[in-house]
Amino acid sequence: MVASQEGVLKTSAQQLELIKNGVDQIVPADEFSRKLDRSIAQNKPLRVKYGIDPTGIDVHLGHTVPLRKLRLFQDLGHQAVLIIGNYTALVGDPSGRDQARQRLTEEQVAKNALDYLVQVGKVIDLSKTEVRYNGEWFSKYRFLDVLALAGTTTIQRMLERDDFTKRYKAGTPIYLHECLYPLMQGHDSVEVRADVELGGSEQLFSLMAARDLQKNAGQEPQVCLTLPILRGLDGSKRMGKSLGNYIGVCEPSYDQFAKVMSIPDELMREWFELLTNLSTAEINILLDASKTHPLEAKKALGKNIVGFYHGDNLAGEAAAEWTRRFSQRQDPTDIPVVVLSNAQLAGGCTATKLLVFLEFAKSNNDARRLIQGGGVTIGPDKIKISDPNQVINIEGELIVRVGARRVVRARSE
RNA sequence: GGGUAGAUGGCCGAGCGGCCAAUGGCAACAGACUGUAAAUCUGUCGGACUUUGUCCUACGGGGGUUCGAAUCCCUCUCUACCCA
Repeated sequence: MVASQEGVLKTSAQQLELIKNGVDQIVPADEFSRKLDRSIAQNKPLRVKYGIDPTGIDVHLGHTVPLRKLRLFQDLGHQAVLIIGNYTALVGDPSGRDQARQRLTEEQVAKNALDYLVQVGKVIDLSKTEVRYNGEWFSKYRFLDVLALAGTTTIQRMLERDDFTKRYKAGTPIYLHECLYPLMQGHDSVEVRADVELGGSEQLFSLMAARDLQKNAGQEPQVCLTLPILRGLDGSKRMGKSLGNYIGVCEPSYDQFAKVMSIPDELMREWFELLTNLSTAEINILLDASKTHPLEAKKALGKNIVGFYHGDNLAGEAAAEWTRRFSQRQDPTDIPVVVLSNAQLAGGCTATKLLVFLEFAKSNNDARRLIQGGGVTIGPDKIKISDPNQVINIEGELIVRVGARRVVRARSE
């Protein structure tokens, strides 16, 4: 992404145009326009809040959808406020869940928070970001404060939300502390005097909860801006760590590129819209099969995404490497080396054992299946191994391949 | 507190005394095709070995009945639903 230094000079209408791109909802929309107008007229940046709970350590492209929007606000001259929910993480966000989230310990949360910042910094400009931990205020809370916070809403209000309704009907537990979650998140907005809060579309309820709390505190309520949930590599479920269908922002360029290339074609438009800065017109050309071959479109998508995290040079290299490997079916330039001990090679190493030693197979049976399935080749000439008991001679070094993506150089000790 | 139904391989879900390492679906892996996409087709999908076979470990935990149990009995743990 190219940082736009002249951002503050843009008119309100221009800013709105850019901000609206790819968002799910802006609630209430007219309030947002007014806030934006006033911000520009008075040259007073909007305070744009985005909160994350440090519950895991992998920031992936799904998280970057709101983060990129936050970055846009920064580029337009607004003030980003990043809330690290080190206290809310202790509660667990019930949003979009049909089960209670497991709670974390304070130590885990503290460690995760630092990991998060490193990763988040790949998308937003941390030097211009106000980073706040909500433990800053919640750790000082007394029980009476908690009661006051809890007293701002009702069970009926809580049950309005879809996820709780579902759980209520299904008889799965809804814990009281989960009901406090949206209130805590809302109170964060009071503490930082947020003008706008960003979140995923399933967050709308929690984002809206802040408005009442802000009004109670005599503040102007924030505007809630939600963003679509990004679907993962499988093209159906939301991108998430537990589903293993994600691309991490810290992953190596080649891995990121290869993963992008593996997504279903139908997912391309969504990813272009949510993960790149290309205009709708540009995207339409790329996705029109009569103008652009889908493979090329996907490569463009991959280069754009990888380029954002690793720079255009590395993105180009990743693309070239991918083409070499998969279109031209050549071995990768960097083949990992696995050194086999003399003990492992003693008395002649069968093909089966070799695959197990190289961790290509988890058991001898597994290795035999791979060989019998015809997926194992060795050496520069890609000789197919068909006999599981064949003794493989490793003189110095031998390239061993399983399937299209696993390659290793086996080396003797 | 009372009642009922359940707990099977990564997941879902059959089996209800021997022919069960356990039907089927999903996922996964390998092969063909190809744009490493999708779709389709084929094969594999607990472990070990001297592999058209033999042995071991598995159907929530423990115990029992039986020549023989995932299947029957007892018990423990857990889950769901219903009544109070």
